[in-house]
Amino acid sequence: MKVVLPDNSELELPAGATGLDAARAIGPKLAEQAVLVRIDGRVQDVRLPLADGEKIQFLTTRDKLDPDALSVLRHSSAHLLAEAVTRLYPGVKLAIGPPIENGFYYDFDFPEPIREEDLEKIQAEIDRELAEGREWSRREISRDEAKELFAPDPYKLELIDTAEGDISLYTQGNFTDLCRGPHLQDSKPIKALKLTGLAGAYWRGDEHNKQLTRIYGTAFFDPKDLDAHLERLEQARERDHRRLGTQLDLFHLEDHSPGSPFWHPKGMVIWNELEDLRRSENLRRGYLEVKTPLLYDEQTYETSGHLQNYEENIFWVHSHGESDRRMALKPMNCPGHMLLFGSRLRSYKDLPIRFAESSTLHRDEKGGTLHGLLRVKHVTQDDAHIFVTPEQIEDEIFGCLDYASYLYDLFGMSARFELSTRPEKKLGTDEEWDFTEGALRAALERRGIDYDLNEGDGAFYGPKIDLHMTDVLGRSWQMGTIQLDSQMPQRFGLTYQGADNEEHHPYVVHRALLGSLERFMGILIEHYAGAFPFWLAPVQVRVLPVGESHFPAAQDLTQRLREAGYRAESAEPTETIGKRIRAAELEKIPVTIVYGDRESDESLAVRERGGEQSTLSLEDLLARLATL
RNA sequence: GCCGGAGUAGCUCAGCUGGUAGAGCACCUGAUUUGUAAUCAGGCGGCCGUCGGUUCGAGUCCGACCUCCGGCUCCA
Repeated sequence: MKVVLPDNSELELPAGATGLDAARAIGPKLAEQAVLVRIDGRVQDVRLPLADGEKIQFLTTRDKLDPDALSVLRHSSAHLLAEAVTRLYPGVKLAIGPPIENGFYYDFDFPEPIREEDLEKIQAEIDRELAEGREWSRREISRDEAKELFAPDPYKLELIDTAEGDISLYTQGNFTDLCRGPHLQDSKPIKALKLTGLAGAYWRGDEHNKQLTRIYGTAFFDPKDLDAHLERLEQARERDHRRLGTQLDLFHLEDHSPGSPFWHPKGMVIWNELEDLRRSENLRRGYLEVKTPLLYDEQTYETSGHLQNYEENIFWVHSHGESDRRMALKPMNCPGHMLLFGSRLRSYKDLPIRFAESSTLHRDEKGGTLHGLLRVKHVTQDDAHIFVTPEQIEDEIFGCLDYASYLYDLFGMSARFELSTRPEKKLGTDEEWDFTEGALRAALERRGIDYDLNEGDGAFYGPKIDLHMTDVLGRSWQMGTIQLDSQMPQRFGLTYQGADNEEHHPYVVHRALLGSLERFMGILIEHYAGAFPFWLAPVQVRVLPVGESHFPAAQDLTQRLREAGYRAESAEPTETIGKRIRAAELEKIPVTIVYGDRESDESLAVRERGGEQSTLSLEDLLARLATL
C-alpha cells in the first residue's frame, strides 16, 4: 500500500503498516521523535495501522506548541499521575484522566481524603517516574477480557459498558489503564510536568453521583513553555477585574451583602455611560422605558411559574405583621412587564410593543457560585420584553441581533452566539417549535451571524439565542440572551385584539443584550485591562500644576475643560511632578496635562496614556479630545 | 450544595515548632518648589473574619459559622 507525505511524495509500505513503520521508513530520527500521525485533519496514535492512500503528516517533539501534540503529551502525563497515585495510595479507584486546554486532570476515588500537601508527594513520585523513564505499549482486547481485567474498578467497568468501538489498553511500567489513546511512545518528551491543583468533581459530571477527587496538572515539551505558561497566568491575574476594581477604585464587595457590589464614584461613571448608551439607543430603536416594582406577592410568581421553577433563588420579604401575604424581590422583570402589558386593552396595531427597563433584580445564588462581578446576587439587567404577533417574530429577533452586534462592536468585543433549541421537557407542539426555532434561525442567518447550535438547551417555553464572552482566565460567561416565549403571556392571560376582531395571545421576546450590567462591567474591565477608552474613562483629563504658583491656572484650565463636557480634575501639588505623572499613569488616565511656567492657552504640555507627548494650544487640545 | 485552599493595617503581603504584631505602598506632618513613571525625614494606623474550646499564655492548636479564592454542580 501507499501513503502520501506532506510534500506529496508517495511512500510504499507493506499492508497493515503502522504510523511508526512509516516513520521508520522515512528515517530513524523521525521514528524516535514521532508523537502523533495527522491524517486528513484527524489525529491517530503512531502505533495504529495506516490505510492505503492516506495523506499523513507526523507531529514530532518539535511541534511543541501544537495543540494535538500537547494533548498527547498531557494525556500520557495523566497516566503517569495515575501510576504514581496508584502506587502511593493502595485501594484508590481510577475514573478518567483526559487532557484539557492548558493541561490535564485525573479523577480518583481515594479511600481516605487527600489534601493539597499530598500533591508534593505525588509530584515527587512522578518526577521519579520521569527520571526512570516510561514506555507506553498499546493492546486491544475484547470487552469480556476488559471486564475481567478491571473487575475491581467500578468506574472502569462502567466505561467499558458505555465505550464505543474496540477496547484498548495502554501500559507503562507496571501500570495499565483502559484508554482509547493516543499516547507518546515514551516519557522522554515530557520535559516539564507540574501538578497544579486539587478539586472535587462528580463522576460523569452529575451531582447525584459520587464526588471524586480531581488532580489537575500541566505538561510541556520544553520547560521554557511551562515558564511562559505560568507567566501568562500571572499576567492574566494582573487584569482580573477583581484586582483592577480595587486598584482603580471602581467597586468593592463586602461580607455584609455578599454578591452585591458597592459602586464607587469612578465605577459609577462607567456604569452611567453604559446606561446612557442603553437609553439613547433604546430611543433610537423604538423601545419604551418603563419602571415596575421590585416586590410582588406570591401569587404573581405562581402565575409566572417562577415559584415552581426558581424558588430556591428567590429572596422572600416579610412585612411587618399586618398581613400574611408573602412578598418576594423579583429575580427577573418578566412578571412586571406582563402585568403592565395586561393593564389595558391592546390592539394588533400597537404591536410590537417594546418595554425596556434596567432594573435591580435579586437572585439568591447557591453558595460557592459567586464570583466577583461575574456572578452576583444583585443583578441589573438591561432588560426588555417585546410583545409581538407571530408574523413579527423574525423581524424583532433580527432587530435584537442587530442591536447586540452594534453594542459589542462598540467595545471591540466579539461575543459567541449560541442557538438553543427545544428541550425534552417542553410546552407546546413540535409544529410550534418548528416555527419558532425557524424564526430565530432565519434572523441569525439574515444578520450574517455565525452561531453554535446547542440542541435541547432551550427554555421549556421557547428557543433562545445566547451571547457568550470569555473572561481573562478563560472561563465562559453568558452575557446577552434573546428568548422567545409563547407561554408567559398565556399564563398571565394577555391578549390583543387582532384584525379579525378576535383576541390573541401575543408572543413575547425576553431580551437582555449586555446581559447583567454587573457581569458586563466585569468583562469590560478585563477587556480593557482597566485602560478604558476615553469616552468611558472615569477621569478623562488630569491637569498637574508643576508648582503651587501654577495651581490657579491649572484649576482654570480644568474648569474650561469641564465646561466643554469633559471629566477633568486637578489638585494642589503635594508631590513631585514625576510622582504625580506616575500616579496618573497607574490610574490609567487617558490624558495628563503638565502646567508650569512654560504653559499657556497657546501652548499646553499634553501627555497621553502610554507616554506620548505633544504641545498643543487649548483650541488644538479641544479638537484633539473630540477625536478620542 | 460539594472537594481543596485562604481570611493579619486602606492595598499587597511576612509572621517557623504557641510567649503579647511587622514590611513596602497609601495616608498625615515637616523639609524640599519640583518639567513627563517613585525627593528626603518623621508619624498615624490592627478585636490577626466571628463565636466557642484547649492552654499559665492563642494570629499561631481544635470546633462551628461567615466570607473570599481554585475547581465541580447549578445558572429562567
